[in-house]
Amino acid sequence: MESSKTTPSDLGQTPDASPSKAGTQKRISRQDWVSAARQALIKEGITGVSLRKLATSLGATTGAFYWQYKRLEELLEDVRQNWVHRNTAQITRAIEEAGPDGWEMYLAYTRTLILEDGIDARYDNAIREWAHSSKRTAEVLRGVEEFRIDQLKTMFEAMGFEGKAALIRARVMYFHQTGYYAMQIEETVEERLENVPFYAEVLADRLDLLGLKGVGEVRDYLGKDAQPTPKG
Amino acid sequence: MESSKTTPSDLGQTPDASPSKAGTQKRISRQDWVSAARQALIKEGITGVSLRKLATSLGATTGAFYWQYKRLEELLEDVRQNWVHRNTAQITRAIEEAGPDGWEMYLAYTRTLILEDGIDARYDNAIREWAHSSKRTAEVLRGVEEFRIDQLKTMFEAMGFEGKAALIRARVMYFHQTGYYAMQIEETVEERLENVPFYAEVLADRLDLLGLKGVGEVRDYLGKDAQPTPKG
DNA sequence: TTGATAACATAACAACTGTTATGCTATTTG
DNA sequence: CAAATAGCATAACAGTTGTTATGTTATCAA
Repeated sequence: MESSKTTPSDLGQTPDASPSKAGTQKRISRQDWVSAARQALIKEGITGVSLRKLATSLGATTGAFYWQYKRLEELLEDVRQNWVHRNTAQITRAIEEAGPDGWEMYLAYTRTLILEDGIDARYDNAIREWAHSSKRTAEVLRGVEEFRIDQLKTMFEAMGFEGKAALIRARVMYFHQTGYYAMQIEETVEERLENVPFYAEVLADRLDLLGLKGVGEVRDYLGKDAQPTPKG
Repeated sequence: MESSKTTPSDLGQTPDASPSKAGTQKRISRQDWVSAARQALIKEGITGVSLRKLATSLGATTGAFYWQYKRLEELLEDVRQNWVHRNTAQITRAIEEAGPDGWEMYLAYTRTLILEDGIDARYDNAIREWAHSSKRTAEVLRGVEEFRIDQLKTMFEAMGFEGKAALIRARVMYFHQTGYYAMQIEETVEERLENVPFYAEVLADRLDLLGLKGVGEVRDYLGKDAQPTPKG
């Protein structure tokens, strides 16, 4: 019976400009609500995502919300899909572009994580936390995590590890990453780069990087171009 | 100015019997509230811990609660301390009893995790989730996690790993454990035992267990007595 | 300018929350 | 047996939540 089908398909893109000649942008788009909800979710958890708080942060009221959405659940689903796109697209592309070599895939994965913020750790955490009280969120999360682990398993298989050995290493690598996020460890990029050789030894059984001296060499080894990725 | 200091010191012990000759136990103790809150926290997260729900699960009302506690926060603090005791005491004792040998400590740790439920994974998860919206819980959690990682670091140092190498392996091991919990993986004890040799290779660089054949040999290798620890 | 509609704001409803005040009842005490 | 108190239940208050109904303003076509 749902007549006007909403179109939450383009949540990753930039919003189209409003048809008006504009000036002071007063219109509140769905992307605005998604963005506000995402920030609230990351900062305070799912309990911090309330309509009045979101509305206040956008300088509006709850009435404005129900002009864009039929229910709160619709916004929450948009947030889930926004997370899926934001925290999987970039790292997936990096791995695919690395080619068939497993070690190159490992380096691309590491580079994307440390140097390019391929995964927003706080976003991941908030989703995982939310999944505890939301069946739908748990469903979406599980799908993404199975995809990620399978991705890593393929990578380790490309490095020569077979069967269960590849799966275990994929798990150790991904679970470690999850736990690292969960503990909200605050390290600088330099500190993380310093640890890269040690992780390579444990996770991939590669001793190559232990000979590197200084953060600079590690950074050069990781990035082909090694440009520090401007924020824009 | 807090006058009547509460005594949440004996949350791990069994509650003293009421002075009455008893029969149908109608009295609701603080342990009853803690137990109910713990179950609700694990099942539904912190949002599921509401006074009326807890009261209903105990066959009582909110009035009964305020006879035992002055504020809800007092109960929540009891829950936090209950978690600290329940999820650190047993595994700490196991490591200490293993003696100075690092490999023995590793085996004791693994045995306690897999065969003796030394850490309630769901409880750990719920606390970590709760920590996102509660400063006090985050404080307690951080203290326990630093203690745990330091524990593992000491273990790896006892195995011969030095400095940063020991710390990285401690992190990988603990973060993996955290991620394993966070993903709510459901494996049987047998499946987990099968994986023990592979984990030992990755985490501790020990190839000994790869030669073991069957779950039985793994179980024997882990447990000195290897009795399946009755539930009571 | 006039009218229509888009884009909100305002207010209220019902359900929930922690907390408090008060009423009831079973058990103990004198 | 009577009185006192422990151990609750009941009800209400003030605050929050998602949602809806209705009122108001801005935008734009004719």
